[in-house]
Amino acid sequence: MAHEEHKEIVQEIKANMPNADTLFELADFFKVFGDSTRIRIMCALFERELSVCCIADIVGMEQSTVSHQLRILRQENLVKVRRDGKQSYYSLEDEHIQKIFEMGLEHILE
Amino acid sequence: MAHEEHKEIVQEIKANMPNADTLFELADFFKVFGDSTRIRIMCALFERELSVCCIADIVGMEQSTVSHQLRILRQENLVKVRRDGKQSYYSLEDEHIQKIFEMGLEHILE
DNA sequence: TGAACACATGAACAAATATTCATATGTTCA
DNA sequence: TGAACATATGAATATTTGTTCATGTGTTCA
Repeated sequence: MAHEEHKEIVQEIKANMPNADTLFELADFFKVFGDSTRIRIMCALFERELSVCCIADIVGMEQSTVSHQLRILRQENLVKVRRDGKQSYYSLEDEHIQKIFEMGLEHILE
Repeated sequence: MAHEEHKEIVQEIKANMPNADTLFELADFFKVFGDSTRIRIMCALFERELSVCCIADIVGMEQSTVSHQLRILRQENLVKVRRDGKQSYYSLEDEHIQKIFEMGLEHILE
């Protein structure tokens, strides 16, 4: 490849790329899906809202581990909480999540 | 919540969850999207196939860094390579990627 | 053939991350 | 109020991960 042609291509692609900050945010967003504990938590929440101790039972991990991970999910607006007495009930924030999930499944099941 | 009711819920959800192995694979798949360098590489490849050195120029990182990341993308079947003389041209493997990308963008731009 | 180039890869290091333990916060109910 | 329970959080640790440097592999062309 000629050097000049190379430069042109690089310039053109750079110009069409989304804002760098946006791409960093996007990576942070997908990072949340990149852990099996969080994936399992989200998967459990597809069915219904659940308390923290239920989730801990389902994924077979410590309550504190689950609390930490739920905080991460909250920070990225993937889940919301509802307090009811002593318990906190978590549920999914929106339906993008399930779609992203399904697309991932489609890919790996090919 | 009564203890017995808790158990029932846990059992039911567990029964409906996908295979644990599948969820681990899914997490590994999304892990690939969870790094800004890889996101930027994929984003560049939306436009057209590119050589390694072009990609390195576009994302502003070392050639070896890009090669390492491309290997990870290859391992998860997200990109494919074509050799042409001294250069390797990378391109996206399928169109799931762009859809997943767009859904992520929709989420963070809300 | 051998020099020059493009790319791939192993080792080393630094930074980020997940988990656990211990403990703090907040709620209920006797 | 205080004991019991559910959840949240800080600190410590082990592991994973991304980047770089140095070098290996494969290709072209003089």
